Amino acid sequence: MSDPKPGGNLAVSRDEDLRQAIELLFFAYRDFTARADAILAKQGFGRAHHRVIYFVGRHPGITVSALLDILGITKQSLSRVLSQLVRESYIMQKKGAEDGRQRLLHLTEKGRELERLLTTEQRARIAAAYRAAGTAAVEGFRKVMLGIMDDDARRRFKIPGR
Amino acid sequence: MSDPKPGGNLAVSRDEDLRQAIELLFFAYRDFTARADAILAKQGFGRAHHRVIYFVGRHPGITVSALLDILGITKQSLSRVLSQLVRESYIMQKKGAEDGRQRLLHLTEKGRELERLLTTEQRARIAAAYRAAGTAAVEGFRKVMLGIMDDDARRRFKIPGR
DNA sequence: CGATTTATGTCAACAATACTGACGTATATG
DNA sequence: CATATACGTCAGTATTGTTGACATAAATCG
Repeated sequence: MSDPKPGGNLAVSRDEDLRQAIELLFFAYRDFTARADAILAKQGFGRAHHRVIYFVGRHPGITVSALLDILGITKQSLSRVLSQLVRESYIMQKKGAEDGRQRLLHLTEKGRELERLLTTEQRARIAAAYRAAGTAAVEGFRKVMLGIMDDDARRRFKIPGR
Repeated sequence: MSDPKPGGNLAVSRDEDLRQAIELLFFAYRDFTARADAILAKQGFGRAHHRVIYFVGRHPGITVSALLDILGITKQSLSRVLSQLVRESYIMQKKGAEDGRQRLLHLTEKGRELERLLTTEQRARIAAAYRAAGTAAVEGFRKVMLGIMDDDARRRFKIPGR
């Protein structure tokens, strides 16, 4: 294929690679969330509910403020979703033993069921992608994703001995 | 390292790996979009405007229906954002030469400027992550991301000879 | 102990983005 | 000429996010 600017190939392909990465992120994220969104919509919930259920499931006993940090939203935004999930018995709150101001969050059995329903789908998608790409590719994927996120988020993944 | 279920170690770490992947996607996407979102907010725009500007910039002369396909939203949703961008001269529409019903979309100079402002930021972030991770990791990243998205989206990336 | 800070919740108003459904217009095509 | 397609728009609604203000209970500091 013709190259009008000799020597410009590297810069062009670099720009193309970066644009491609932007699109990889867009399409992968879009499709990754689409199925779970559809399941949630049937239950009258949205993506925000999923995120809360997911992270409470992942970190049982998490405080409200820690959850706010992870989600990166305001407490008013979380409140609407969280109180709905508590009201409908997907999540229960336990008063902190050490600090009585804290409301430690846990999934109920009903919450765990919904969590399973939602993430089984997503885990299967990831598992298939991992399987198809191979171990070395997975390691590369992890490196690049860690590099894309902010330092604060990256620290969450620094598991000692890993 | 106690293992109550002999042979269960693999399954546990597999589950952990899959959960980690979910979170890599969440945090990388969240942080990747955050900066551009902030720039857009100052101009009275949102993420939807960015997506439209990005894909029109990427595919000059794209039709409205092709753009709808890419974005995966309804025409009513696009209409609000697109007509705003046309009204404020970020995008111009040209009647299709072959098919007069089509409104082929192009960025204006003003639109190109905003596109540059937004994606320069994002390209730099990707470039840094790519640099830090290395060539092999980038190839792995691409493989996994392609595996995560739906078949339809994956076809967009099938560039012959690549 | 009293003052202040912290953790959490809640009310109100607002904006962006998405949806469904219905209808209209211009152009292409059978 | 009839129908299908490309696009636009009006109306109504839901979810998710924002600010700002205010309230309560518990911890902590002086």
